[in-house]
Amino acid sequence: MKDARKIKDLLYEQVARIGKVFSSPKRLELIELLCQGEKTVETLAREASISMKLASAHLRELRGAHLVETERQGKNILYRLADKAVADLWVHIHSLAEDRLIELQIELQKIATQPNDLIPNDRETLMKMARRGEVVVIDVRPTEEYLVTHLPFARSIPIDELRQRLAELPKDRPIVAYCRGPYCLMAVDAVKLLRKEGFKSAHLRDGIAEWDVPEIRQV
Amino acid sequence: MKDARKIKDLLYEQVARIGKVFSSPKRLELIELLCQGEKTVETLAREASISMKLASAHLRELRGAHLVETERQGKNILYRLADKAVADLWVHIHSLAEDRLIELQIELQKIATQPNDLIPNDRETLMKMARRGEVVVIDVRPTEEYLVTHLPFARSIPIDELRQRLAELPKDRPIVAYCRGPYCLMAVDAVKLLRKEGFKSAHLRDGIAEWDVPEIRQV
DNA sequence: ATAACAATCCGGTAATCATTTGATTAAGAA
DNA sequence: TTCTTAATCAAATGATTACCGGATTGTTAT
Repeated sequence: MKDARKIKDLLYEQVARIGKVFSSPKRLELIELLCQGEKTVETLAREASISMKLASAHLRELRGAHLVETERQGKNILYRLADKAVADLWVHIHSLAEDRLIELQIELQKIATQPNDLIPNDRETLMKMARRGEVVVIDVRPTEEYLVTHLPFARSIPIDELRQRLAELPKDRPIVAYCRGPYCLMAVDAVKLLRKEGFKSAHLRDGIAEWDVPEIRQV
Repeated sequence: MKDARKIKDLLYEQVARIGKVFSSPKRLELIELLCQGEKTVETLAREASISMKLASAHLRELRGAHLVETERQGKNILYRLADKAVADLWVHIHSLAEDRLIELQIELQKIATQPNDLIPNDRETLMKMARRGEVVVIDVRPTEEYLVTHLPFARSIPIDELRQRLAELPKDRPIVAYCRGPYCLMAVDAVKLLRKEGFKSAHLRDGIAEWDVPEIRQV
């Protein structure tokens, strides 16, 4: 049955097209950015620290695998994920990477902030505390990303504005900062700044994409 | 902050190591085989229709990403998935591929058998019927794989033995066959044979790996 | 119209990857 | 010990990929 072989090869080849998209670091970074909402090529390139040409080339790959959609808006072209399942797959892949790759665990350890005992690291009790106003949750991503979605009870204070807006925050309650996800360093920077200024603070590893994937293990 | 760039690049690079593993058709096939239980390099090579050297090279990649473990057993070396999460990721990736790639949908359509109205395609009612003996579920994979795990109420009849063992099956009730998953053609072949011999039969697209991933959509 | 800008396309280069061939290790059997 | 089998390693190949520069397309502003 040589015929069956050919069919099978074809099937696996198709799935590998999806895998290929997730095999390049830059593309992963673009996907994580797109998890925060639709963005122009220019924005994506700037935020991923690559040239627009390279961003365009990588986005072309993403579109080839039908994982993103585009829409022209005047001079710009907006890219967005074609399906929430793409964001979910990104979360599943980086979760597996974190579980299996010691090297990645070490790197993440390096950038981790000291845990704050006042702040729980499980979602449910944190949300309960946020609802009651016992902690202040701040979203330090750019405002546009906050507007797309944000955690319940979260206040938008982009990392760039944080220093000027410290007066808005209470000193008696802990400040919990979050950003795009575990590979985005904005929340870490926010916590460092806040602690230096005398606030009680900790950061949430997860971003929106991680937050609403149901079956992900909570550390 | 050039430093932050370097750290971020390192993080995404690590995750991309996992993505790379899933970017080669042959490696995907090996992963699917390993989802059925531990196997020797020889078995894997034979079942994936590749040379042992090539299989060994691909397995080396898998081990490099810490997605598989090995154990020497006499002359042979057994490979097994290092974590159930690896199987889950395989299911998530091929599910996304099936959702997004029209080409894959077309290929899968070609090999699909005619649906049988007597047999439900949602899991719950199928299991209910199997429990009550209203359908006979057969596992047509090799016996070793059946022994590792199988669906509840499933009977083991490897595809090679099916023709000789037709007498074991009832003609009055539908026979539901399943195998390794949607890219394994054994269940399809079984259904073809059974129907030609006058049985009522249909096949289950999903295998064990797909079955016990909780959040997967049922078609 | 022309200019300015966003984005893609095209061609080339260096690096990486899949695959094959031949030699090598490691364990069990004669 | 030697022979056989299972599996890996090392080196070489052809194909693919990431990334750069230069030219091109499509859109808005002047």
